[in-house]
Amino acid sequence: MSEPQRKTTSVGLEKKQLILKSAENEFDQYSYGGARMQRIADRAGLPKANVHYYFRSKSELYNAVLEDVVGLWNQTFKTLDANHDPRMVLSEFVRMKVEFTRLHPRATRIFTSEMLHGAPHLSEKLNDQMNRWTQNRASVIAQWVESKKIAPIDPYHLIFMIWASTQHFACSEFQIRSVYQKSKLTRKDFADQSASLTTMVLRICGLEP
Amino acid sequence: MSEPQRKTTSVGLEKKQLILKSAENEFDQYSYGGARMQRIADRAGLPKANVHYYFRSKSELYNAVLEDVVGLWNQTFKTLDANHDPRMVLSEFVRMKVEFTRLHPRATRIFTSEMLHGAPHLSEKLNDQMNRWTQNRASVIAQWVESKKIAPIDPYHLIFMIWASTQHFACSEFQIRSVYQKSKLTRKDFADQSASLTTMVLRICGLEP
DNA sequence: GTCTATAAGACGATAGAC
DNA sequence: GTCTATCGTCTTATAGAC
Repeated sequence: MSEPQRKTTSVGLEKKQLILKSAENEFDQYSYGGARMQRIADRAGLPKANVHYYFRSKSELYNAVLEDVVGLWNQTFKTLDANHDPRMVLSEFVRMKVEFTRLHPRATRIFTSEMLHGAPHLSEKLNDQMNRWTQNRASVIAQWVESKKIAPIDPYHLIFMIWASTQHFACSEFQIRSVYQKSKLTRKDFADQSASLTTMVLRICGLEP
Repeated sequence: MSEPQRKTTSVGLEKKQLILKSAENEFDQYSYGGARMQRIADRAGLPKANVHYYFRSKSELYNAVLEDVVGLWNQTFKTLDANHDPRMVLSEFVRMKVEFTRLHPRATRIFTSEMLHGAPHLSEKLNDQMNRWTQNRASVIAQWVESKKIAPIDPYHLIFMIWASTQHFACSEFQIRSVYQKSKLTRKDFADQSASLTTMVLRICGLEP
């Protein structure tokens, strides 16, 4: 908290995190091209030059935000490797993905926005990470289909369906709030979606009683 | 083709359409904030001042593009009002929605981008149109559930699932191409998705043999 | 490390000749 | 209707005092 020797570094890191958080909000609201360094500085309560001290350019700052986003995803989903019961693995995946979207709507939207525009800033490393994850999950599902543990279904389309449906609650939050005539999505709204989506996935896989 | 009297108007309309098409590509690639009037002019092969002659401001041009997008949606889906067999209506809706995404990926992405950023440019009129459509479809599905024509499921979550899954093929096209290791999604990729998604929806509704 | 002041250029929009 | 030249402003980034 107050070690004179490391104070500089520690405060620097805190300030860097503050800027990253402000940038996340700005990029979420305006996309890369519409984001303004001045507004990011204002959100953080800092002079603009201070932002440029920690991040040389807008591009470098955006890349840092994007790495955080993908890092958050990896941190949450790396452990989901079970060769357990399909019913349990699928239910748990849906539950975690909905929860991730609820807790990190901005990260979810920034990643989608990056895809939407053709991923012009996504590094090959991050892209490969995401691809390997998808391919590994798809091969697990394919094995379940082959061994008749679940009903026949295209593994990629099943993954895309779960992915897209959960992202939707963050990416089209405005539309959903508008249809529901609510000013804010509640914890219950997400719990309901989690339950519905689990039911849908289990029925698709022929795993419902 | 060459009637002196109407040539002016006709050419004006054609040029307006050309600018709208160029703007659609620009807004798709860069979002509103990142789009540049100069690039839109370049895409159309016109001087920038000529673009400003037909559309007073960037905002006015974007609104025109957005109206085209929603208009295209209304034009495609207004006829889907059948009180016919659930299996047929649901299959046909999935088929049409996938086809819409395949034929209009840019319109699909621009609409999603508008939602993503909280719909700051969407008029109340267009928003109401979309909401009414969703609510009407949901009430039809709710009636099918009540009369036990389909298995019990939350109508809104089912609609969101279909909507999100189909949008995904345009909005995350980069990610999907990357996973499939393809440089372009083919007609067959969309046909496969259409078949898979139809199967999924019918299983969810308990309508598969 | 922090912050004011400003450079250098890009941007949306328009005036005005044709 | 078209297009060149340009205005005023906004934007990223940095120089340089503290």
